[in-house]
Amino acid sequence: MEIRIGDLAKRSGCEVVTIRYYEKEGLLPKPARSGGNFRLYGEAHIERLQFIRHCRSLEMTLSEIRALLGLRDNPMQDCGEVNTLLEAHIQQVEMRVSALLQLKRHLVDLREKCSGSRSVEACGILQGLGNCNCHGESATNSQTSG
Amino acid sequence: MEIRIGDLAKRSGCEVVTIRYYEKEGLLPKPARSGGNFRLYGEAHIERLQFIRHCRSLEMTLSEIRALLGLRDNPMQDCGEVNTLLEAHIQQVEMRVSALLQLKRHLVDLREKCSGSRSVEACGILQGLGNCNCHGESATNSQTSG
DNA sequence: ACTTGACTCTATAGTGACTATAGAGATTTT
DNA sequence: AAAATCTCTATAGTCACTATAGAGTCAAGT
Repeated sequence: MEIRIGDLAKRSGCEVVTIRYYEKEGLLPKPARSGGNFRLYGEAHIERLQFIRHCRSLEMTLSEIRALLGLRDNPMQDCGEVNTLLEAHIQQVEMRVSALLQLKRHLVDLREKCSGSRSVEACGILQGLGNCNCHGESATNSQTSG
Repeated sequence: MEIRIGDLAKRSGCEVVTIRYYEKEGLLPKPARSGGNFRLYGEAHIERLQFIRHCRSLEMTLSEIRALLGLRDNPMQDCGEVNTLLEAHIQQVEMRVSALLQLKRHLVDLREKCSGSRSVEACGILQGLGNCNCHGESATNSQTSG
């Protein structure tokens, strides 16, 4: 059974370009090619891509997924690493949630500051945003943490 | 009082390159220059940059901040737009939090599947990740939504 | 045989909010 | 005067894609 990239896209709920991107990134092995140079995929590719998409839907990064795929490809190894990886990911999500909740409290506080006055000049929100009492980044770090 | 970019960076808790980036993006006006072509900043720049950083610490995008700065620069306008913008931002944060909480439930479910078996082959986590019962993206959309 | 349309190919650039680097010039300190 | 520090511009890289251009492939209809 050989399907082309468009069918694989439909089966995995993933765009064609994204499949090619995963191939370039080494997450999907290079498939066979047809006479006309079209990619031809089999069962193994379909299952692997679905695995990747499931991980992505859990917001794992491609490098986390690469690690999981690596473990999957060497099934004799210890299961502990899989656990460790998942545990770390859960912690990241938890940290992100608590950062966002704190953030939301700030935003809601700020919202209260607008007393319905008419001009922007008098708006407590903008004044609240101007008063910066914290320098060294609050609890909200989202960049380059992977 | 004129300070150079390094001092501004220290006062605002923001990297030098980021300040130049904000200038390029039109968030900070182009400052005066010294004889040696160094940027020279005054009080207004300091305050404006602190405003930007405060907004960023609340995870507003640069385009949201641009809009707020625009309102701030025309103080005779109605305050309503500021409110609207903040309200929209709060909603975004709320949606993100609930998406992440759902995500976390999935991850925790998954963690339970590892019964402490020895080999990766038997690990319920990887098997759980393989069984993809959902195609069309779960509630977790974080890309290109601005 | 020819055309249409849908699909596929490669390569490149863009997204957001920066970060990192190279190579040069300015200023300050020793 | 030399060394260390700061600043300048310009460019490329990050992440996980998305978008575009321009060409080639294939099946169906005329």
